[in-house]
Amino acid sequence: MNKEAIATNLRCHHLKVTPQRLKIVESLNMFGHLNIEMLYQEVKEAYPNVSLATVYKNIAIMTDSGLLEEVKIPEKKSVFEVRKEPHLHLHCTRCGKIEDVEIDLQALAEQTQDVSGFQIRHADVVFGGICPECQHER
Amino acid sequence: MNKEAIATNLRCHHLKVTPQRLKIVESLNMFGHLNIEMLYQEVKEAYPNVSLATVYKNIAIMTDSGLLEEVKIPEKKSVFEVRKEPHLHLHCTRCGKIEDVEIDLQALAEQTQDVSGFQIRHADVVFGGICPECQHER
DNA sequence: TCCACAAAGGATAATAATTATCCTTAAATA
DNA sequence: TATTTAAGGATAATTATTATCCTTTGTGGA
Repeated sequence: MNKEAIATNLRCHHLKVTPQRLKIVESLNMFGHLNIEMLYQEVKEAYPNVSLATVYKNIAIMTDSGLLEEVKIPEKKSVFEVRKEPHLHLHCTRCGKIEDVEIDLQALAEQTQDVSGFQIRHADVVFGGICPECQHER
Repeated sequence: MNKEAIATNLRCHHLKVTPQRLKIVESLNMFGHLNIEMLYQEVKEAYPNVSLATVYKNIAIMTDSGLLEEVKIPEKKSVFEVRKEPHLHLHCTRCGKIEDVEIDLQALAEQTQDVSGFQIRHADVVFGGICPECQHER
């Protein structure tokens, strides 16, 4: 998603296009998943006197409007990502890296729905394990 | 898990068996999933001058020792549960209820492993949706 | 059963995380 | 370009969590 696409996306959520917001979304595009503190550092590189409150406020408003999404990882602080196609998360418990992987959860959701009677609307899946790079060490 | 089983469980983790700890685990047995604040209220019913710090300390130490587990639910505060067989969680976004359901994730984990190269060790799955009771309303 | 000791509890201070406030600045619309 | 209104920055306030310190209590051994 390039700068213009981000701007369009913000506008259609009735949010003003500000440099700080663009930088937040660009950072997430670049790195995939960042927590509040990392985002703050990133934005600060471009805008040294950005306020931490600005980051909090923007994360909140962009998450509420569905542009971003919070990902809760066991034993870690929440990270944020740009919302895209449904996917699941892989978390390397050795190096901390988080990756997306597109795997269809339809079958599992249906099975769960049948067993439980819940009408399932969305799924949050985090697999914890060791990434390929870390497997080669030690 | 009855009181004696809990005590045994605590002892084998080299943790002393105190009334506060028993109450915490019993509350979780009773209600399934509680957050810190709810646990504090529960324990306070039995021991009115329990300190909130005691609840925090015990949750931390029992989670570290594997007796309890933290469950992170989107848009909610973390809840805790007694560790048992691997299972996934259902979260009713209307009434807030959280349920366990035992569904085998082996196939999904293997598929994910094949696609990603990760060595998968554990899975955290939360399905959000509408529970059977809430479906009948409105 | 009783003692000694270490671990746990309670109270509360300290720290960290998040949110609210208030005034200034800047984006959007006419 | 002027007006308006949302957003930014600084910082206070609030909330959540952890640390500290002293007292109390479980536990294992005598």
